[in-house]
Amino acid sequence: MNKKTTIYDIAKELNVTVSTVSRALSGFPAISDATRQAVFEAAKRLNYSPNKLASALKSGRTYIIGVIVPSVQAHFFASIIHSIEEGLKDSGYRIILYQSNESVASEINGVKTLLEAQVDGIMASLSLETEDVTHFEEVIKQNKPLILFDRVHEKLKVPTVTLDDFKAGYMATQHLIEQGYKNIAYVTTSHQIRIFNDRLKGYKAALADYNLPLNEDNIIFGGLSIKDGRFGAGKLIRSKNKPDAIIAADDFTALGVIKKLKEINETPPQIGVIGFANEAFSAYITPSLSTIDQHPNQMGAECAKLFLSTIQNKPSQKISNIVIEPSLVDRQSTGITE
Amino acid sequence: MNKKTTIYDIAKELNVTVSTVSRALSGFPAISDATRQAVFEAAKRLNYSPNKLASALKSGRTYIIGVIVPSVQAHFFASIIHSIEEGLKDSGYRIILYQSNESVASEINGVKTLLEAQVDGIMASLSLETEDVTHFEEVIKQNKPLILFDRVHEKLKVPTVTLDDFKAGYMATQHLIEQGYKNIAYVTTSHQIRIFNDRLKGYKAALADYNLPLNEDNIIFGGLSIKDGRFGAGKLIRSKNKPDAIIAADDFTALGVIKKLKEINETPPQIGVIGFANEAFSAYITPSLSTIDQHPNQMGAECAKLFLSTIQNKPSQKISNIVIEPSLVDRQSTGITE
DNA sequence: CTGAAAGCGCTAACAC
DNA sequence: GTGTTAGCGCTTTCAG
Repeated sequence: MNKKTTIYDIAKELNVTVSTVSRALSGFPAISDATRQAVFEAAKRLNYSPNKLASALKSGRTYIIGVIVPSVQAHFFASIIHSIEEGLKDSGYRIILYQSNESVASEINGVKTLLEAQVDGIMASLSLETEDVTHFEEVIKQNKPLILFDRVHEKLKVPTVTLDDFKAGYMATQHLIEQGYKNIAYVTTSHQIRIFNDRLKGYKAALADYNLPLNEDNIIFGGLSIKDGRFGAGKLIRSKNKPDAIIAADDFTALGVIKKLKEINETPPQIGVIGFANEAFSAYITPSLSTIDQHPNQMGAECAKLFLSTIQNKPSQKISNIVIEPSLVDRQSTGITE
Repeated sequence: MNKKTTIYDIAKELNVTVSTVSRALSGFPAISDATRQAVFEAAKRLNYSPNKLASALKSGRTYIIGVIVPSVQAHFFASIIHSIEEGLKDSGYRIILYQSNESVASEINGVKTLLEAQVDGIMASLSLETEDVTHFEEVIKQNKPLILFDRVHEKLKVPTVTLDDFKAGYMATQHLIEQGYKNIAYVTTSHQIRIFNDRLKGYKAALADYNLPLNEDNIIFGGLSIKDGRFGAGKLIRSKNKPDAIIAADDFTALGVIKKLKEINETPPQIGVIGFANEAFSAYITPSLSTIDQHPNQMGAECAKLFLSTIQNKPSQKISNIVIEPSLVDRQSTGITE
């Protein structure tokens, strides 16, 4: 088992010092071309591979940034991750992923782990459970960039990238209204996450603007999942004031709603259904699901841009809060049949 | 900006030496309880956070393992990742993700990056493009565990976790035959990836076993995607020997096939369709897609187990090649209508 | 343009 | 049970 070759080996080989090798390798300008050539040639010949750990320990920069998401299994987050990577590619920064699985405990552990790994910054989208965010304060204290996306928290005064969720909720509701639905219900999470509250506010605002009554019994607070969607829909259709359309706070929940409605032969768009996120399956189910696109690729790209600009401009300028415009994806589940 | 506290600060605080602190912190047995208590208390008070980099540099172990997958956007890989994490959780190992995006160049870069980051091992599933695998040899040369899963390569003599893909292909074909289909076509990738070849072999074997003719024109080699599925199906239905069932090498491709068939009003199961992977959407499309479940959770769990046992038992014992049993998920797309 | 040398924060012999 | 000390591999002053 051959010891790994280090810059010392290269130095010895060429009868120069490590500093020269280090400089040559890292593109330091004041190095003769001859030396540089020789160093690169020797590095290659000796099969040298830099130890980034040592470099990071000394320089204080790992060029790794930690990304915390609830789960990569949601297409929405998978897409964001993908475009964060894409946006970081040319900068030399890499990401290391941490999944909170919607648990605060796990999220706290994630922050700790990433910090111990000396990441140069953290991007996070909060778990559903997260209410207290003090565990993120250590990141700020260590003077490392922290960027929140999608699921953010007002207590944390950091750069954010979010959807205009109020507008998203308004848009979904407005679309249903314009399609002729009059008694629109809403299935959402009971967790106090801002984006979901904002969507709900948008819903209420749209009802008000169109002079439609708001019936609090029409709002079901539970979880977000296929199962919860079925459950919520079941509850709604049994109510005395049965709705003619249902908004679900995400596409998984909307899918559950649809499944339930099909079972009772009120297949959408007979009862209208709309979701949020434009998940991978949403276009392919039957009826295809109308939804609000949250533009994850744009979000990821903005996160990357935000990080790079934060890392460069030391002078703590104003904190940017980037807001992405939602857009409506109109499909069968809200297409009034006539 | 307060300098980060190190074990030196704790040592000074308590008038002991760093070695004592280091030992106390890492649970070294021969330390008095009093000292240990004091150290932990001081660590907490001073808001100490260990620098894993320094520790790793010294000890040679980062407790990070690199995972290379084609893309997290496929539910199949997302699930594997999830259960690798799950299986590693109690061991202290963390993973860092690298996506090859089905490109060899990117995969080569991934290996390099991970190695430079001094990961303690690598788990990988090859990109579709990968034919030459010499870039992985460096991992072996560095004496670090390399585990291949799902998309493996015979040139690499390393532990693997795979599906019994021959059986999977056989199973899919057999199912169609038993459902009464007689002229079964196959849409797959032109890339030379073993698992796809094995599935195809299983297909051929099943045809032979049931005395059904093999028509080479019925095998379409192209890409794997919704688009490729449409294309493949289009080609098949225009052929003189139009098939009554189509096997697609993955669920995305199968989805494309279904879309095409619906357009020409030969909605499955009129023409039977089956895929592989049991993707997130497969149960929810219409008709729901029959598929072969590749048990990603089991695969991920086995990868984790394999890694842990490799890391422990230094004596290079026999290389394990774990094979997972596929299972049939029977849904509407193959349910003969009668 | 290149060399010498001091660490980054932690671990692990080796002493006592 | 605790202290001393020599690095891990690299970067980065400060000299020359």
